[in-house]
Amino acid sequence: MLDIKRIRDKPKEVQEGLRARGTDPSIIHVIIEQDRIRRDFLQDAESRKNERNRLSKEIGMRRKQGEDTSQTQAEVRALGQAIDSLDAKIKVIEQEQHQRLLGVPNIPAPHTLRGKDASDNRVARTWGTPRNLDFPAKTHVELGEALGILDFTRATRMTGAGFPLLRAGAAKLQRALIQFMLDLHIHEHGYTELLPPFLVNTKSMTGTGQLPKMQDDMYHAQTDDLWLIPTAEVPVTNYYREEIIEEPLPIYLTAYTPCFRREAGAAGRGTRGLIRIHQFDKVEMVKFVEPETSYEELESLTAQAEDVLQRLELPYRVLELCTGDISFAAAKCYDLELWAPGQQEWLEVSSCSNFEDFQARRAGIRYRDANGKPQFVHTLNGSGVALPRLMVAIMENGQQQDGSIILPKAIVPYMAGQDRITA
RNA sequence: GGAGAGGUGGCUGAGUGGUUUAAAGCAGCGGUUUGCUAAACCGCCGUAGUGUGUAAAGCGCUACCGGGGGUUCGAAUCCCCCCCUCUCCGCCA
Repeated sequence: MLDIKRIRDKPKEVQEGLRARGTDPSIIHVIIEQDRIRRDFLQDAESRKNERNRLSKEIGMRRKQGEDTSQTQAEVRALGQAIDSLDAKIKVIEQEQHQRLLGVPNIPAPHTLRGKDASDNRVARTWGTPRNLDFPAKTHVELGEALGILDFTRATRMTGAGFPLLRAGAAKLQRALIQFMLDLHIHEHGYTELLPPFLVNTKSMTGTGQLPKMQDDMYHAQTDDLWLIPTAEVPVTNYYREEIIEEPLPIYLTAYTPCFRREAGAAGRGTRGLIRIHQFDKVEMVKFVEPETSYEELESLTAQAEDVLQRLELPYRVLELCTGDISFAAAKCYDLELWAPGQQEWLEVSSCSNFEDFQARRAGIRYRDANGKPQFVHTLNGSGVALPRLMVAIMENGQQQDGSIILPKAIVPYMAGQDRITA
């Protein structure tokens, strides 16, 4: 959520920021006008409350001395009715204003690459060289079904399209990868592990920015009004919701969770296999930092996600997203993409974002600055990394002519010594 | 799920309709005294909104005692609904 004071004081800057990401900035005029009206009403109501407080106190004193105060009481009663009516108006304006503000996306950072859509993103760097196969590359679907480790048919029968079913070597590999990534972040990158709830309430979902905008993409448990998390970002960032953090910053948290996304509107679009599914596992990294350091922290966060891919010896590239392609809550963002020789495409496995104070303001996450004054923290998060596409890359990059898969050396200790998946 | 007890500032804890701007203590910050520490003493010490300042500071006002609503001239205090915590019972992986 944007600071109303920022909108009030620097409307040009805010409108330019919205235009840069392709959002119609006309709402800003409405917000500023409503803010002016709200403050007019507010001043009126508050001066009347001041009067009421003064007179009520006077009534109390005069009654103690046995005086008749019915005249003043009637006066204050009328005053009270005027206040009620003003308060009601203010409440409506504030609720409308709040809803408007929740719908306004974050302003891109000044140094975020300008551009209108994904085609304007820039490849910041690439790492590793895609392997040259001397046989026709198979997709992970072909490999997985032949090896009996991916079963889309049964998954569809037990649940429906777009849900994964891993078996034997694939199930074991995915579990090993989770363990490997968590260990890396905990022991070498300084993170503390959380194992959070997988369902959260509406406030948490709003705090990180999924609601109200992305409501149709979420699974909702109606009876209890709880939401299945679309990413660990939600519970982990909300760890400090409505708190003033007393521990020293920065704070690094990591968590493995399953993620649930309805992917409404994406049906039928490249949905075969593990590339886009309704349920997937992910290891997530979340940072709470002081505003001055958040862009350095974004670089190190991205490097930590890259570390996962480098240790697994998988070729990848880093995309710097342009203003037209960054997500709703982000001010700047890098995507990590793995090369998949079977798919013949780059697969996004991580998105590392700096949200500045956008989420902190929605969720009420603050710290005390050097003067002891509460300030909003900056929050960042990045996948470290998403499992299904990582599985795809490992399978397609490690495939042999006989259809078996040679695993990255780094994961072998986590596989109880197994270095290859065979039929 | 049932019954009971609770929810007041960073913490402890008073306050059952009106000089309460929420007592007091602890912790914290600043100061006096002191060779240093401790003690003692003095002062400061919540959050948000809004007004006035170029701004910072300051000053004023409003709101906030788990959340929401109600009664009243006036609510931490009385009434209703909800949430959460604790204890016991039931159920249960």
